[in-house]
Amino acid sequence: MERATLRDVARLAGVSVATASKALNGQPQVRASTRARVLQAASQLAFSPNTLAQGLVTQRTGTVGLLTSDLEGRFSIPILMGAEDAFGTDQTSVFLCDARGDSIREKHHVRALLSRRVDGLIVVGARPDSRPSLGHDLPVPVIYAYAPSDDPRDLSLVVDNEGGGRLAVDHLIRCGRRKIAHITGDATYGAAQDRARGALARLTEEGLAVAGGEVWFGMWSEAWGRGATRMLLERHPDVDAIFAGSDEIARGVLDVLHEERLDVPGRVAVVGYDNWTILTANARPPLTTIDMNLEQLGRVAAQRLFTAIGGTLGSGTEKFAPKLVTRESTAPLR
Amino acid sequence: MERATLRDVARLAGVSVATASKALNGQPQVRASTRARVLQAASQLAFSPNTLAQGLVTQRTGTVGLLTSDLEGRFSIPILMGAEDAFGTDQTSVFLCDARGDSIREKHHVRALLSRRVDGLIVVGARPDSRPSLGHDLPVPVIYAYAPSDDPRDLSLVVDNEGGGRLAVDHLIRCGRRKIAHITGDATYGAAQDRARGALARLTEEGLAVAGGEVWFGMWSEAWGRGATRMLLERHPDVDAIFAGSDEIARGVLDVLHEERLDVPGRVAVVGYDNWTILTANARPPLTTIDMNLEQLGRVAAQRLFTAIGGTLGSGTEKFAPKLVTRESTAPLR
DNA sequence: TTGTAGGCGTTATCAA
DNA sequence: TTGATAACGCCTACAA
Repeated sequence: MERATLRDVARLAGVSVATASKALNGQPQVRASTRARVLQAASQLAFSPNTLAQGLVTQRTGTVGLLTSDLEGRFSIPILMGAEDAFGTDQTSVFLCDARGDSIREKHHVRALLSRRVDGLIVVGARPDSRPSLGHDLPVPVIYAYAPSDDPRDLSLVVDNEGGGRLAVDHLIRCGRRKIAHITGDATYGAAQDRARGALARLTEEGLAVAGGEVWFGMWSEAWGRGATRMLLERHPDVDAIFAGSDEIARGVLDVLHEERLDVPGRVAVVGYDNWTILTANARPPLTTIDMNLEQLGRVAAQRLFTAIGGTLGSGTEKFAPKLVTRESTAPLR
Repeated sequence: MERATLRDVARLAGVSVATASKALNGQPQVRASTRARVLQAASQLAFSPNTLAQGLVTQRTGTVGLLTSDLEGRFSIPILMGAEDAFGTDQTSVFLCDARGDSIREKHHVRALLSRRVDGLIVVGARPDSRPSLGHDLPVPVIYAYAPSDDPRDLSLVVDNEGGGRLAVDHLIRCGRRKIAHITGDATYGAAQDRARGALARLTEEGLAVAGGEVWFGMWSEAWGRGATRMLLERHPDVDAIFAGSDEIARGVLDVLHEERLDVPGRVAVVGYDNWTILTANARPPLTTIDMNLEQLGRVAAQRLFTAIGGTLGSGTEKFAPKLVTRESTAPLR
């Protein structure tokens, strides 16, 4: 199928390309009847403007690059979705690139994206710790999401992990729990530390100490969740709530509680983290968890980028509040 | 940062834009020393060609649209990754669009993509049953991946589900199992039917009937895996292998076998489907499963598209073989 | 081996 | 209210 150009439309409508252009772009200085003729011609020819040509002259492409390192992971996708619907489907298209943790590949992608004249860049890190900045000599605004840039002059949007930890514990306290343990992942993750800090802070406010004597750091796996829970129950059989640092860990926790015939939530309440549906919805019982609200992150990133494309971007790190999603693994103590 | 154009490079190198263009594009009719000067100038100015302008004149953008309906799902991502690395990072960029199962939104995205003059389209369906064709009046080649088009004139690349069912059962037979049951998902899914057909065919070849008397269709959930397994064990306690229609179902199966203290794989072997790492790697024991090889699908889709962009695409449906990934949930019977 | 000039499909600035 | 016309940045005959 040959594509119609504006010239074809103009010719068919019996006007000049200039007029055709104005008519199609809703410019006011066009007689209504002329506009109608042009629109009619355009639809008859199934005209679809060549955005390359538009971009060439307007210096705006209406495209954005999304650079991720975690495509198979669960974090990029919600951010991508949020960004996608903030941009609006016929406004902006998203180039998706996965650097797969390789900085060479990342450089390549950045080059390619700039070469395609994207209007802006969203960089999604693989883990919620800071990552290298792309630098400041780029001709387009850049926003870092999930993982902040290590350069404070950049604008980064991140999840408030401390707030998440606090939120989880707060919910357990409201459920009347007093012996709350925290089993979480790799201690080298800033996110693990932050969540733990938030959890402990909320406990302290309540005059409580963490059950189990300390935060149990380990790995982001079900196996660690199981192992830690067994040890915990052995030493502190009276624990009445467990806050897990991830949904995977929480699944391990639930497994052991189930094996030990400890009723959830009657005897022990459990809260996870991430709201990864495949894990939370299938859990026994379905898992209360912290949702990082990543779609929101993506939406805001898109908005910021959009408003920044003309002018300039802010800088610093903005934190966004996660939210609690309650399911059946928590309930008030009777 | 202002961007350098070819004109700037030419001026700095003391040549005309034509010569600069030839030098940068590796055309032979350029003196080596001139080329060197141009390259030097280009790198000094951090010149990066404007692909919009290139596309305008060459009628090739080096971009491809990936239209999915299943972004949060697990199937688009591997296909996307496969496509991405088949294209090569500096050759082609991918526009990602999620129609979210809405055909209106899909139309919008197609329009937008065509307007951006993508060189081709890959359409990834949400479930492995046939989906509506985008039609034949599109100016670029279209390939359907995972879910075939309902129009046989289109080219579709799909997974051989019957082969997958056969593969799973074959593996169990090789492990010496004779009482093999099949618990699977929603019977309205073609994929469920196909996998079951393959499984039954292989059993029949071996002179075996399916354990449990029939294929147990139900839902794609852990809960169904658990429920079905309980019923199965009640009626047929001597089953020595279970082929689950998905990894989620398999997780449910494993849970019940664990509760019943039936050793896996000593007493009962279990095979899943999908190779969804978060589920298989964390399973007790880690789950043998069928991997649909979706990256391959994506790679091939990309290659076909690439070769088709000049000429024409084939048609019909090509099936691709899944592969068995063995972990600890299966082993030869002692 | 290098340069001149036309054109890719739009938008935008002036005149008419 | 409409229409020439000059960009936008690049490629590619064709001419020198």
